[in-house]
Amino acid sequence: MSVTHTDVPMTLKVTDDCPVRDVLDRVGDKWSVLIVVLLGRRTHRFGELHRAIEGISQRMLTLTLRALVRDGLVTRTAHATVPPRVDYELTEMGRTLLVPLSALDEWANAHRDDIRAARERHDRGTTA
Amino acid sequence: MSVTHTDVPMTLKVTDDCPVRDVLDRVGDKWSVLIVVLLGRRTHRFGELHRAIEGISQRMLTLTLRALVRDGLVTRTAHATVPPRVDYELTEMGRTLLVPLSALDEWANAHRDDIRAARERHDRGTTA
DNA sequence: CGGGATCCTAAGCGATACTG
DNA sequence: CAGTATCGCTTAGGATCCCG
Repeated sequence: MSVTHTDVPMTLKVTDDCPVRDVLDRVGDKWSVLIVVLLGRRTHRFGELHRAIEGISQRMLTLTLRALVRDGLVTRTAHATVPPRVDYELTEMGRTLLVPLSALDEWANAHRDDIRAARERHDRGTTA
Repeated sequence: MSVTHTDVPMTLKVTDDCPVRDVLDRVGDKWSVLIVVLLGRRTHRFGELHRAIEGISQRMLTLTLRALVRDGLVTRTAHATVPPRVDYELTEMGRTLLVPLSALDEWANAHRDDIRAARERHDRGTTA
């Protein structure tokens, strides 16, 4: 595959208030993507996410979910049962985010080895 | 526009070593995307990037470029002239990254207002 | 069960000064 | 011009304990 300058949309703004950076500021943190992807599969309870993600602290799960809810990407539904039960679900907008994320995922899968190789090549070159 | 679960590729891995997170770890920092996009337009000298980006410190420009070079996304060409001149250019792999980044950019442009609206709605709801 | 509140550390990043 | 080196701040985020 080859990508030339003209293949790439030149609509990307950069200097002043760059939209791409906006998304990354929102979703570029350590856990948001993971949560969005999991919720893309199905609705999850708090504890389910907590167990599914492996490594996330309760605190960060709460904070990240709260931010996602705030931005309208996720809905929070608290059931007044005992013990309490809270369901998190992607909104319509949240689901549309899965599309560009998949593109990124595809790229990652395609080039993961190349990056690793480049990295090792580089590290050998500088250490030697 | 509507996105259902079945519209979205379920190939996204999550729990153990998620490729999407790899990319975001690499390019989710404050400046990488900006640099990649700028280099997507044309080769830039160090100082050109420094002026073009507005707000980046010399230190972070150096560090970010070095990381991009290490991962094989950018090439560094130092000309042995005086004063010195160093050119940075996207590699072939670096250019392919512009494609998923554009997808993300498109999404950002499409939903930027929605997010802002959701955020304000939410903030009013919690403050009130 | 689903959080909140608090404390603490490590990383990210900017500012500044110096160099080949 | 294109960096390097050092410092210091600010933030992200983990750990722990508490609570309805």
